[in-house]
Amino acid sequence: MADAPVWSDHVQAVLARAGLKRGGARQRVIELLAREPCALSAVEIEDALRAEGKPTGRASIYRVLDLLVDHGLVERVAVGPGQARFERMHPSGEHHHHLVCDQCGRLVAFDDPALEQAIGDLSERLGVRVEHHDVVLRGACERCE
Amino acid sequence: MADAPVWSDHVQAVLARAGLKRGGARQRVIELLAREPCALSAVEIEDALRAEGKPTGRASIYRVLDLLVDHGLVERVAVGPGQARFERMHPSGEHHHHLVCDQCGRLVAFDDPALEQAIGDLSERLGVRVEHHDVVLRGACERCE
DNA sequence: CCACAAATGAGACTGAGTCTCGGAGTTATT
DNA sequence: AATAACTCCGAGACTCAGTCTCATTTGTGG
Ligand SMILES: [Zn+2]
Ligand SMILES: [Zn+2]
Ligand SMILES: [Zn+2]
Ligand SMILES: [Zn+2]
Repeated sequence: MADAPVWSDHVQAVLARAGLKRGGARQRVIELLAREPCALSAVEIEDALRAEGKPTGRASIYRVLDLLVDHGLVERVAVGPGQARFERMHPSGEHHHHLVCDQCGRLVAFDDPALEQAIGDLSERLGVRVEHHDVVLRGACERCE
Repeated sequence: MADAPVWSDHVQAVLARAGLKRGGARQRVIELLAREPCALSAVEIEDALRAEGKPTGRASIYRVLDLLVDHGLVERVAVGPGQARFERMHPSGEHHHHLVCDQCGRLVAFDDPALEQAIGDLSERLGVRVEHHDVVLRGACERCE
């Protein structure tokens, strides 16, 4: 996970540039996400922080996540109904998508240039400005097949 | 909307083949979805049915939607966090995806062969079985741009 | 028509996410 | 270091889509 510190620094830089003060809750959520390569739910974040002896208010967690999403630092992944997930987003635009296994619920990350290409082309074809795209596949993962 | 009756008939056929009895609530939900070309939320369905003088229990609506999704007759569209949407699904596999306008919230439907192709190829490349794919774009629609 | 299973609906319940507001933490200025 | 002006934080009440239960109704095969 050699890139985690880079992301962390980038986050600090963006937030500082935005004129925001620092704070404990925000710091804790950022550190946790920096450590985690794939999507966490808000509840998992709350539990993880409590488990490592850093209990953090739910309102703060959602506030921080919203802030990070607004600044393009974190992506909100709608992996299914009922619970949003969050994962760090690289400034380079580098990202991946997910397959959710219907059997075991496991998340499998993947990326695919052809898919990105097709989505990129759509913007023009539809005459709209596409800011963001969510792609979630459902099926059976390697292990469950 | 020349194809709406066809979908309706297909639904009836599939459910009859599955040995299910008919019932008022199910009939009402199917008729409403047959009339509607794009994604409705469960709450919108509940309200629409009440508005046309056919109030229907919430539990029944969710039951019917689950049943239709299980039989591949309706697609659950996760257009955002907090509220699932449902739209009819054609037996031919013909379908579309959506762009959600960040400004006005409007849904824009589109389809794209290159996108479908890319997703189809993924199945093999990843070594998984892909049953279903959700693609949601976010941005500004033609009207809001 | 009858018996029985399937379908329905009122309303209690769950749980992710939001909101509020008083108090704690941060920073610029002196 | 003290002050002041701000931002950030968190406990817990609240909202609301979605689930569950169970008594009642309805559809259907015989
Ligand atoms: Zn991921
Ligand atoms: Zn992508
Ligand atoms: Zn649609
Ligand atoms: Zn598709």
